[in-house]
Parts: sequence; structure tokens; C-alpha cells
Amino acid sequence: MVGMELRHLRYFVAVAEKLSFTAAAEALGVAQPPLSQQIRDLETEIGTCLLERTTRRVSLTQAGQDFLVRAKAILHSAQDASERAHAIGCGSVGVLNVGLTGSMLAGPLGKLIHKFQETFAGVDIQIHEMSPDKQIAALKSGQTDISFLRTPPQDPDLMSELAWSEGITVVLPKGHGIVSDSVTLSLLKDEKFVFLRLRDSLFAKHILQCCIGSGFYPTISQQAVEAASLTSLVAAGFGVALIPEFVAKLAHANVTYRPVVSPILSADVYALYHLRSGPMARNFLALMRSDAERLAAELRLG
Amino acid sequence: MVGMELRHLRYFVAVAEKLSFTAAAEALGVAQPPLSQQIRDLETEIGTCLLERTTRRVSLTQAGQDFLVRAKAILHSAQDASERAHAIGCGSVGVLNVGLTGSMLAGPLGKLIHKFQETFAGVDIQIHEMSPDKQIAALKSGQTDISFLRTPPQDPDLMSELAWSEGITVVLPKGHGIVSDSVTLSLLKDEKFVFLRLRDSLFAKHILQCCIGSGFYPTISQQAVEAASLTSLVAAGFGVALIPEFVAKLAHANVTYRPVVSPILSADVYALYHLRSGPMARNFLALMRSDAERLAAELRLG
DNA sequence: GCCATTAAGAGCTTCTCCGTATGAATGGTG
DNA sequence: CACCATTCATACGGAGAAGCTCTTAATGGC
Repeated sequence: MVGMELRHLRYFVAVAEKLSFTAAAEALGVAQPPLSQQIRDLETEIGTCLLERTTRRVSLTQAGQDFLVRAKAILHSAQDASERAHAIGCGSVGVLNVGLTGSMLAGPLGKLIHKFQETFAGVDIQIHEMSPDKQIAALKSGQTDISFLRTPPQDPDLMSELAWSEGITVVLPKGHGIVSDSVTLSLLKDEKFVFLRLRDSLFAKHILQCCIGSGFYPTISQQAVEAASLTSLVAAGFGVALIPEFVAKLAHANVTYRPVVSPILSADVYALYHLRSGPMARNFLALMRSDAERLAAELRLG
Repeated sequence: MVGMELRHLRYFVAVAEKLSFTAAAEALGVAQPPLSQQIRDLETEIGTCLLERTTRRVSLTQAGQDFLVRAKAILHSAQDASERAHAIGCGSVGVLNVGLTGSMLAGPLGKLIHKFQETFAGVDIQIHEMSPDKQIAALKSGQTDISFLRTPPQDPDLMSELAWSEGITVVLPKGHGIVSDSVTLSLLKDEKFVFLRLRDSLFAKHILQCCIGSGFYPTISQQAVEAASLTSLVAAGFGVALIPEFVAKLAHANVTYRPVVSPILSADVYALYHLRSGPMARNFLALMRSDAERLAAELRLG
């Protein structure tokens, strides 16, 4: 005999619980002789009798009683391990680490995460707020599974996919001279601007390029780290700011918002994931894609 | 595939720990192609990939990492269950319930139990003091595995075996007229006797028969339940007593002991055990037999 | 670009697990 | 008391699975 197998345990447990070889054989869907043979093999392997049998009665030895408990536990563990691995393989169990910047949750991501948690109740979503460069490093090291950025990096290990597009909104201090419902970028060329810190924020660089594209280099009066701070700085009189549409959802009493209608600016958000990202990230992306219509509709509504 | 087997787990753990099919195959003593096949079968059975493999590198998926931990635990449990059952089957692990009367430990039984505990360190000996009839009931119900009595009962389920023989000692109150080093039973025919309660004690009945056999019916002044009480009653002046030799080891200041030399009386102690007693009881009996010479020598020395 | 290494596939062999037929033992019943 | 029914063990043959050898495809290093 080369070794004990789970089949031996399954057979033994059946016999031990029925206290009958014939009844156990029927329950197992095998004939009685091979069952007897397998039990015999098991006893030989272990080196002790597990069952006392006469032709009329089957009973457990002390060793058999102890082994029965353990065999059942082992079979249960095996079943559990199999189901668990399957669930992890399907992405329906585990921890999904999501990297994002603090200002990202104001957009559609919140609803997406909520929907994902409803669909995959076994998955625990951990949100990690971090700066864009940290996000990329975390993705590459495996600390996070998926990340949301406004500008995807060039990296052969990382895949990027457009998650959603937002319009860009200008934030004006209350009582500002511009009163039209919408503005053009060039209209703002003489304003002072509040920017996110150009060193850190790819989004800020993008806005800067848009301004240059509209024929002016913006005067930057102040730089901030957190996107939510921009609105407060505008309210404090430091100038105006260009922010992603959904960040403007965070209403502020002392400012007014105006959509930018020319040029048509977009603040794209990309989902980033590793080439060998797990099934949970794939599920998240799949849900995101299937949810694209809802996001698009929400975008049209503003 | 009919079901997962421990073989699959053994193979998977080998591959997962070596991160190489060829190295794992060599370690397992099988060829590489069947190993690949078995892993593939396992993945099909579970319903998810456990290993990511290229022709140059093997790595674990998340599901594989989780499954590896559980598979190792299962294999360990199986090994442990097997070894444990073997140990119980050998009688080297478990609880041995010994029934005896309180006065029995004064003899060679103490040393025997001590020696058994040294030999079978995994066995926990539980001593149950109870009256003879309770001992028999306990044996038959399985509450005890082995019991020590001075007269074996007639019962088809119970086996008895002579454990040891003691001489019989007469206990005299200090200053008693008999001063010779040894006495004959008939010399005591006019004494008052302290007996164990005849209703309970088979030993007392035996002594009574011996007296009758020596031509007199003893005058019983008092009956006791505990053998150790006999000596105290003699010291208190209730008469003389006939007790097993080893009980006389419990010295008492106000009495003297004299061996009975005629007739040669013996107080036999029998080991009782159930027909289907476990291996621990068998081991105990085997040790008792192999120890018989030592006991006999001790008996000769008195 | 070639070679070494590694995993996977094909075909065949061996082993073992299982089913049928049969035997032996025991407990109940007429 | 003998018979019968039930139950477990044994014997043997066949189907299927596991394993081995040979070979192929793919990848990383030189």
C-alpha cells in the first residue's frame, strides 16, 4: 500500500456511521466486497484494527472511535479547502485592495464599489488613499490590485483602461464678474489660478497643458495637495480653479461653479491594474464595463 | 473525476513548495508527465487554477496560496490521525481505568502501576476505588478496563487471571498471650474475631471457610467495611483479625503481626478484565505476567 | 540565433479498484 | 434442533486510472 487516500476515509466514515458494511456500501454506491477490501487496506496502512466485526455486528474499536472523529474533520477540511480555493479562483472571496487619491471617491467610484460589494459579498474591499506615484508602486509590488488615476503611466507591467470621463468645471469665488452660465477657457486667461501641486499631480499638468493649448500660461497663485482644498482656496479669494466635474459635487457656500464649454475639456479617469492581477480585479473591471452605460448616462446629466 | 484524493494534495504541495514540476516529480519519485496530469486533474476537480505556469517559471495563484496552506494542514492531520490511531491500537495512548478496593494498593499493585506508567508514558491511569460488586458492574459496563479482586466472579463476559498470592497474617492486640513467632489457625479458635462485612467481602467469606476448615466457627465480635479498619479495631481491643499479608505492611503501634503457618493460607488476588478489553488492559496484563517473577521473589521475602 | 531547460501531449504498460460469484459464520425462527 | 436469512470475507476477472517513455512546444540565457 502506497498511502492513505481520502477514499479510505470516506469509506471508513460511512461504515463507522452505519455500523454496517452492506448499508455503507449501498450509501456509497459501491459493492460490499471492495468496501471490505478498502477498509482492510486502511487498517493495514494504519497498523491497527479500527472495526470489530463479526458476521452479525460491526463496532468501533477505541482506535476506530478516535479515528472516526479525525477522519470526518479531514474530509470536512478537504471539502472546505476545495470550495474556498474555487471561491478565490472565481474572485468571490478575498480582499481587494483599491488604490486611489482622496478626491476620487466623489465621482462614480463610490457607487461602483457599493455595487461590487453587493454582488460579491465575500470580498472585503480595502481602500488605500495615496498619491499617484505611490499608487503605481503599490500596484507593481502587489500591495494593491487596482488603482484609479487621471493619467495612466507608461509601464509594460500595468494595464490601463478608461474608467469614466468627466467634464471640467471652473470654480469662481462668489460675486465674481463672470455671470454667464458657461465659460470658455480663454476667458480665464487673466485670472489667478489655484492648482494642485504640479510636482505631484498629473491632473494639474494636464490642466496646465490645456491652458497652454488655449493660448495662455496660467498665473498660479497657490498650489494645494488635496483636490478638495482647491474649492476652499477659491472661496478664500486666491483666484479661480479648474476641477473635475464630480469634485464640484462637493458644494461650497462661497463659490459658484460653471461648466467649461470651450474647448471641450475632459478629465479622464483610468482604472489601472497589473498584468497578472487576480480574479477579483477582473471582476471589478467587468462590473465597471457593464456599468459603463449607467456612468455615461450620469455623465450626460451632469 | 470522481473526487479529490490525498495523492493530489501530496503532489500539489510538492510542486508548490519546489515551484517546479520536474524537481517535485523527482522528490516524489514519479515522472514529470503524470505529475502534471494529476495537478491538472486537481485543478479541474476544484474548478480553478492553482498554479500559473510558463515553460520557465511556476508560481502560485491566490487560490493556490490559500489551498497550499490548507492542503499541508490536511496532510498533517491525516498523518497525525493515522499515528494516533496506531498508538491507541497499540495501547500506548489513552486512559486506562483501573478498579480496585482501597486496601489493594498496599500490595505489589502500586509498583506495577508505577512501572506501567514508565513503560507507557502516553497512558493516563485512572484509579477507581469501589466495592467488589461495583467493580464487576463497572467492568461489564465498560467504565473500567481492569479490576483487582480477591475472589473472581462467575461471569461469561469476564476473564480472570491470578495476579499474585499473599500469605495471611494474624493481627494481635499488643500484649496478647500468644508470643510465638508464628501461629496456626486452630490456635485461634477461642479468640474473638474482627471480620470484614461478610455480606460484601468475598475475602471475608474465604477466611470464614478457612476457619471452618480448621475445625472451628469463629466468634465474630465486629464487622468492618475497609480492610485498613481491621487493624485499628484489633488495636481497640475487639479481638484478633486475619488479614492479607500486604495489608499488614501498614504498621500500627498497638498491634503485633504473626504469620499463619498452618494451614498454609493464601489470599489470592485476581486481575479481572472484560472479554473485549482494549489493548491497554492487555498491555497491563502482559506487564503483570512478565513481572510475576519479581512479585514471587517479593512474596518469598515476605 | 542557438542551446538548454521546462512543462505538456501521445501512446503504451501496469496496477488497482470495483463488480460478480461464492464461502463462512452467526442469530433468529419454526 | 435444524433450517434459513443475513452479513462479512475471499477469489477472480475486467475496466479504468495512474504511471513511464518518448516527443513536442515554448522560453530564457549565452
